[in-house]
Order: sequence, then C-alpha cells, then structure tokens
Amino acid sequence: MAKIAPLSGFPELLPEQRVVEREIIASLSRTFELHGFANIETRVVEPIDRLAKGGEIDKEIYVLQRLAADADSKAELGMHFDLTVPFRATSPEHAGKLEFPFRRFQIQPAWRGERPQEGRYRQFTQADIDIVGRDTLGFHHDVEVVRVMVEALGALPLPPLSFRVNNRKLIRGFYRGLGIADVTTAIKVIDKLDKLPAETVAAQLVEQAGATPEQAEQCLRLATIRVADTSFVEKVRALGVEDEVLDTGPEELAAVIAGCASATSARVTVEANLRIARGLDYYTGTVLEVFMAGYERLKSVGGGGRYDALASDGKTTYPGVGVSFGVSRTLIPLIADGVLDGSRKVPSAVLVAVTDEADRDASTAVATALRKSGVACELSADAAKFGKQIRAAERRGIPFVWFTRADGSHRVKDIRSGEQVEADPSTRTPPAADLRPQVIKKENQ
RNA sequence: GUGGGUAUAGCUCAGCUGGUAGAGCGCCGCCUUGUGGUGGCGGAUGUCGUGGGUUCAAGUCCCGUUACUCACCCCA
Repeated sequence: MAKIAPLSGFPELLPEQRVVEREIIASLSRTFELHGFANIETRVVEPIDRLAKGGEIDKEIYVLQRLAADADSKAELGMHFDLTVPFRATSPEHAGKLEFPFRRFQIQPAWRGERPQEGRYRQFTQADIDIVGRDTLGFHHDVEVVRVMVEALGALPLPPLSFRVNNRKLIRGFYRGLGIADVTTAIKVIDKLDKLPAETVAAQLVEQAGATPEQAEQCLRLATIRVADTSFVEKVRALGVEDEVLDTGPEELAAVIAGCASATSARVTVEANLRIARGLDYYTGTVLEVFMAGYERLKSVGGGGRYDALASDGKTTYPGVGVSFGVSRTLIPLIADGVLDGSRKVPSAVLVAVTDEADRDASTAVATALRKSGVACELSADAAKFGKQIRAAERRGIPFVWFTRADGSHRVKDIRSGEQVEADPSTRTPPAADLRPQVIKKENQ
C-alpha cells in the first residue's frame, strides 16, 4: 500500500488524488440535492459536554485549547468525532428557523484520536444525510433516506457495495419475546458475530445477557437470516417467537428492502441482514451498514439508522433518520491501491506553448481566448524546446498543446494521439471529456 | 490505551559473519538540427531517522529516542 500520510492518521492527498475526492463529493452532492437535501456546514468544535456521552468514543475526542491557556484551566471545546451527533445536538438550537421535517446533507471532516490504520484516520471526511422531524417523523423517511444513499453511492465509480439493513425493533422484540434478560447487551454481543465464532457468541449471550443456551441458539438462528428480498419475514415467523414489537419491526424492514429494490443494481445491492446491530445505543428502529466488495477488511464504509430521541430541548424531541458514508475510509485505500486516480495533476486542458520569451504576449492572447470559451489552460513556464514543453504537458496530464506561429496561424496537438491540426483559439474547444479532470478507475486491482 | 514490525537515493528496495554505500524505476544531458513518448550513450543525487555506546573500524552490534506501520480495542 502506498504511503499517503506523512503525519500518521492525517492524510493529505496530492493534486491528482484530490481530483478523485472532489469529483466524488461533487457527485454525492448532486444526488443529495436532486432529492431536496440542503447543504449545511457546522462548526468543528462543540462544548465537550455536548459531545461526550460516557461511551468509548469520549476518550478519542480531541480538545481545542489556547496555547496560552492557564495551566490549570480545563479545556471546554472538543472537536466533533462525527457529523450526526453535533448536528442532532444543535438542531434544537436553530429549531425556530428550520422547516421540519428538515433534510440536510453535510460533507465535512471529523476527528478521532485513535490509532490509525488502513481506512481509519484521525482526520477523515464523512458525507451525511439526515432527515429530522419535530416530535414525529414518518417512517417513510427511513425508506427514503436509505434509498437516496443507494442512489448516491450507485452513481460513484466504486467496487460493488452492499447495504445490509436490519431493524432494532425486530431484534429487540424477538429477544424480548424469547425472554432474554438483558436485551441491550444481547444486541451488542450479536454485533460481534462477524469477528467471533458462533459458539463464542452463544457463550457470551449466556454469560453476559442472561440467556439460556436454547435462547442463545434462537438468537443465532435469527442472526443467520440474510436475504435480498422480503422473504425474511416468513423466516422470522417460522422461528415461532411472539412479541408486540415483533410485528412492526419486520414490517418496517420489509418496507425499506422493498422501497430500495428498484434503485439497486450490480453495483449496489440491498439486503435484509438480521445480524446487523450496530454498537451505538441511540438507534431505535432501522439500522444499516454498508460494505465494499474486496474491502471487507475496512469493515463498514457507511452506516446509519433511525434514532427517535437523540435530541431534545425538554419540551420537544427531534427524531431523525440518517446515513453516513465514509469518504476518506473508502477513497484513500482505493487511491493507495491504484484503483482510483485522477486523470491529471492540473485542471488545465490545454498548455499554450511559448515560442519565444519576447513573444509570450501572443500565447497569453491565445489563453485568454480559450478561457473565454470556458477552457482551463495555462502557459508554458518557459520558452524551452517544444519537445520539453510537450513533455511538461504530458507529465501534468494536460491532453493538448497549443502552438502559435509567427504568421499568426495556430495549431493544436493532442499529445495522446500525436494528431495536430490547424485551429482558431476563439472557437476551438476540447471534447467535453477532456475539459475537466476525471476520475479514472482501474479494474482488477 | 495494549502488543509486534520497520526506518538506506525522488520511489521500490538490496547491502551476507562489522572493513569507509548499490540496483531497478524516475530525473538530467546528448544522439535529435525548437514537436515529447520507443531505442542507444553518458550523468547527478544519500548527514544509511536521530542521540549515545562497543570497536582500530558501525548502514551492519548494544541502549535510548522519534517517526512510520501492523494487530487488538472501537468505529466512517
């Protein structure tokens, strides 16, 4: 794997790599906007007590403090570790000026002080969509938000992705109907099924969640259900467990699976996967994780779900549902592996050659004409031999070199094909595909 | 936070039991007379991460340190 981070956990992209990130962010933004999501950017810091919730993640919060702060003063500001928690926490703050249900997308970096690894960074960019309601939020938004992310990711040049969806009401109801003592712990234990062997998980269900061996066995049976359609409903019913919430859970999950079906493709699949639980405790209904083929080692590249009561100002609660996509987690490994790259290091589509330093103005005039028609271009840095100027263009990935001759005539050369033709700077424009840097995807890497 | 590994040219790395640094790629020049890519010939580049120790002699051995990296934990 190529090295991208000179400062561990704080990756920096080179210009052509940044092309990949920018184009992908632009594509995501377009899809989100097509669905009416407004963009916001929130402050990077929050008062620590709004971020810290007593969980594991608290230890990873970076704090922000003046260098000249008193030695005994306590830091008050922490940098956000994701985009959802601060968004939900601050929604009540702007509630008077927002229209509910409020739908927004947000693409920003977040910070976590953990040990960096492939796909895990101390600074990373996330793309989030959420819909937040006031007091109530219709369930159909669960379907909507998942579907929007399916469409958004389906439009990207990535390896195949799979959305694995579950519903907390389904598993909670099932566990409760079974009579398991500690349902919350049982969910957390089941979540480890991908890492630990089934027997170990069963043993932990008995030890930690107060389940009987028979109940643990039933939990595992539920967790192995995994289908790409709504047939899971029958499979759950066949296990013969009864509980009042166990009716709505499967219904909701079935609605999400059915609602996304027409947006799936070879590139993005959506399945009901009853072992998906998610470690975070604020999810109340829909939960999902996204995985990328060939990159299972990264764990999920996205995730989200429904949370009914994360934000509240005392009188009003703000239920929401959202999905986030790990832009850095996904792209940096793909770039490092050579699967994705930018088509060039510079925005310029044309390098205007300089014949003679005394004649640089002639080249400037050509560049000005090209820019008037929206063609990004730059002048050669010096009036070196044409061979060198062409080579300079080639190294930057600039597809065209423009030559101006003493008699005022012009020629433009496509340096990929070597083809060179007469051209007029005021009317000539490169093919659309060459106007902007593109994301190049290499297969079989 | 816990436990491993690595650190030599711009990049990827070699350097055996200590004897005053090397390859490939890249870069620069020439063949090529202002139009690159292939080919041939030639050339430049290193405080061998850093501080100390052992030794006549350290890239090589020992200790410290820093950085990077992998796994666990957790997650995007």
